[in-house]
Amino acid sequence: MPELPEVELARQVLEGALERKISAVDDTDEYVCRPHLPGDIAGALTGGALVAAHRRGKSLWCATVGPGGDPGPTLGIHLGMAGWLVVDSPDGERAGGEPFRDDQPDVKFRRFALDLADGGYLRLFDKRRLARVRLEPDLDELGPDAGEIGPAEFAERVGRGKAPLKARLLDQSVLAGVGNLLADETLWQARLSPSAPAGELSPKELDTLYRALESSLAAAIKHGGVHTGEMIPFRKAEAYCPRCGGPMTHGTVGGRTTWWCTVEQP
DNA sequence: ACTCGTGTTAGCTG
DNA sequence: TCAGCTAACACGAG
Repeated sequence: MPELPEVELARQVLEGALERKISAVDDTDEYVCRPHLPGDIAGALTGGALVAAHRRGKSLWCATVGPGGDPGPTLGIHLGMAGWLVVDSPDGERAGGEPFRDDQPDVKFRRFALDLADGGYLRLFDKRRLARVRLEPDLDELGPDAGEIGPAEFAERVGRGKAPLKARLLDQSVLAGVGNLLADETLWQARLSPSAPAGELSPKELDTLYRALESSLAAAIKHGGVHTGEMIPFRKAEAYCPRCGGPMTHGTVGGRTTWWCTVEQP
């Protein structure tokens, strides 16, 4: 579910947990916390505090301090396909929650938790269990954030190779933050075929794509997520392009379900 | 009962 | 060596 816009919201949720003493850590989900063993993360964080919340693409990480205020290990969080964060603040307000749902998260989906000394908490929920929590995450392979890259670097990184353009956009080492829905939305906005070889795009097409990405991102951040894209509601059978009325079709591109307009994105 | 999947990655192939 | 592709991951949703 989460792409860059949702993860940015999650980062803001995380900020609510900063500078609050950690009294206990539940790191017992061995799959979510792998390769750490239960107790590893707890031992590293208990008594300390998160002090900064960062994001690049879909990856989150927190700087921490130990009990004495000395620098602690970095805590990495990736929400995977279906994770979400909840932080309970001292004033009783709760931030975060499963996107587009109001019901209380089921405790059986709780995969990681920090108890805070002031009585609050940070919790990670994930139905699919594909979220990841780890100490000292390796961020070296991550490309520049899709929201911060400039047009020249975008063209240089994306406009190369024989892979389908969509696969290039989804490659987090090329560009960090674009997921399946945002990729389809961006390609549709740019009127470009998802399966065109990335390296064969003209400079003009790459510029169009760059501007489509930035505007799609801005719209998604403004509206709280990628589900609000103009084309997204048409990702279903018997759909027609909301712009030209031509038939939408779908298939697999870059290993992911892909929708495109048969008229404008041939 | 059975298939699909909004993200990542190990492992295979040409 | 490496770009590119596929299957696997866990498990809920349809």
